[in-house]
Amino acid sequence: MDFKRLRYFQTVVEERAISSAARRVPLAQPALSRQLQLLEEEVGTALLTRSRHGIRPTAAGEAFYRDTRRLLGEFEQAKRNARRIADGQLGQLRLGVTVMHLWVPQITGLLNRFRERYPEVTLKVESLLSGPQVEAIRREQLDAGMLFFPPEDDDSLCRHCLYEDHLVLVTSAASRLARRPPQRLAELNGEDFIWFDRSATPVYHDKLIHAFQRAGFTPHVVQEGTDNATMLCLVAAGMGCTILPAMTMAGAPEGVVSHRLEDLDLALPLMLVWRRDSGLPAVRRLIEIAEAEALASDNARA
Amino acid sequence: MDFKRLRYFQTVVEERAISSAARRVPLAQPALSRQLQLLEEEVGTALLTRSRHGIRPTAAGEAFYRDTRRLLGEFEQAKRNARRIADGQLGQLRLGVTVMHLWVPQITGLLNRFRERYPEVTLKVESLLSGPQVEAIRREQLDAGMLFFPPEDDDSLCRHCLYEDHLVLVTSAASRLARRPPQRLAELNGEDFIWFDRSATPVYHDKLIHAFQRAGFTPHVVQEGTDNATMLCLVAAGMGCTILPAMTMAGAPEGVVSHRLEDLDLALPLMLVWRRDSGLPAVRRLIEIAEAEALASDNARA
DNA sequence: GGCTTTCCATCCAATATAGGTATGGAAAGC
DNA sequence: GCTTTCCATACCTATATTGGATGGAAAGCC
Repeated sequence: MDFKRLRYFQTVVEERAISSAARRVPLAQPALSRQLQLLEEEVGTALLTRSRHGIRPTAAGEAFYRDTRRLLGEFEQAKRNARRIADGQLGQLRLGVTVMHLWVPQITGLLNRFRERYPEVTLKVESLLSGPQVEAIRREQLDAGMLFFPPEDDDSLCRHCLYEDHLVLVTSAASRLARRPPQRLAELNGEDFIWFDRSATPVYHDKLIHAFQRAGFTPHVVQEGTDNATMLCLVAAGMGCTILPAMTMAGAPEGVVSHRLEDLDLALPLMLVWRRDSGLPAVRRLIEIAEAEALASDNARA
Repeated sequence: MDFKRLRYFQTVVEERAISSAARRVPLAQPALSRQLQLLEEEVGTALLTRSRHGIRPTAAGEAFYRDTRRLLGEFEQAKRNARRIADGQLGQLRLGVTVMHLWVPQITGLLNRFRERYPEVTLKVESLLSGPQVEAIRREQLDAGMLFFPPEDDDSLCRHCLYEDHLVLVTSAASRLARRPPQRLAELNGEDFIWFDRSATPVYHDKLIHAFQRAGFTPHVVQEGTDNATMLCLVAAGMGCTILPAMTMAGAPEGVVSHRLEDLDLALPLMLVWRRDSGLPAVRRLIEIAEAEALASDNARA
């Protein structure tokens, strides 16, 4: 059964005649006549009453006309939707983001820009740490994730750097360290540190510890915090200092300041990661916007 | 675009492989491969990602799969519905009935039986006099009508006799006529008659007047009633006697009686009338039930 | 009443489309 | 390294669609 037959039938019903419908289709009249017979045979009942004056649909034919008209429209819609999904204009994007980055204006701005630009792509943001994001992407529970330090040996994953971040020393504004900012890590030997649990983000944790060890000491941890917001509050309360990605400072409370250290040069690229075989065009669209944003901020800086 | 292509595509998505889908369809693998290419070309975007391990739908393909699965189901439904309409199992039947007959148990029984037997045929009953019913049928505002004396010269209309009715004299139970029931029309000369307006049902009116004229007199009309129910009430009130179809007595109030007259032999067939070219099977179904009812009542009588 | 026109249906030939066979390449399992 | 299992391409055949010619039946028009 070809869709053509349904269109032929519809034209005949609209024209109330086979011969004039044949001119409109266009098709030779006997061919159209034959196609209508085949259609009726396939449906299993008469749909048209033939007469000298022309054609009238039977009651069954009228209902079938309405139904197939609607169906053909919906089919066209289905094709259009498929194309729009393939173009990244429609569908959904399940995106992992760390809680920390949901506080960062660059990131929220990016997401908002995406929502504005592609309103018909349902953006489902889930906040997860880097490791669980990678897992969720592999299990196809996420389409993409914004995270630090994706596994480098896995070429089933694609990566794209969204922002180059770096680490900063965070202290209370009222502290001794704030009054005389240190230049190098070694100057922090003996300071009280707010730290975080290794289990959640082992790669990041280990790289950071390694940086301290190169400076010749291990930080003296007086307090652990589960997330960046908590750690900032603890710093503000004067419990000690900490090391955080610079971006995090965007959402910092009053009373904390950050300082760049010469030898704390751990590159901290925020990566967008997705499955190579997902081929989800909406991911591509997100990158496009991120690049446009980066460009815009570069311009603003220049 | 053939519906087959959509089924091929669906099978491939379900089997997650072209070759195993080809076995299921069944089709040779290259043919199926080709059909998928043609489908993607027609839709205008890739729907499947090919790999050595098999086939996975793209995001567009998944959406297209869902859409076309639904559409194919609905198409089958449309075909089924067309067949059921053609079989008189589904659809609607706009039926004209005179007000008078809506009081008659045989008629309401017939309609109820029809509703029970064909619950998916929406029965739209409209109460109209005989003449307006014929007009409405011609204008295709009614599919069929139950009426007296359809035009006999119009072969665009089909007729079927539902019930053979006859006329009876109706009097008050307390009246002189009821105590000594007349046998012939002539005996009614000089009686007070309740009558009805000619304009609504001229054919019936004229036939009735004609019957009186053959009996040698014109009825002495003391009161006019617009419908049978009113006329029965006027008779019950003792204002006079009247002539009505016997069926009407089914809904008569207390205090009226009917009498058969020898020479009031005007045949009064209640006809089901419909357009010859409507070919609505539901009409046929209604006749079937009417005939079954008539048979049943014949049996009951015997 | 005959002639023309306008319907739709049937028959047959041409052609477009779908499907089968043969084959190739690439990856994975033994 | 061989076999198996994928999918794609090339080519050919069978089937189905289409066009052309023709016919019949009814309606409009001299």
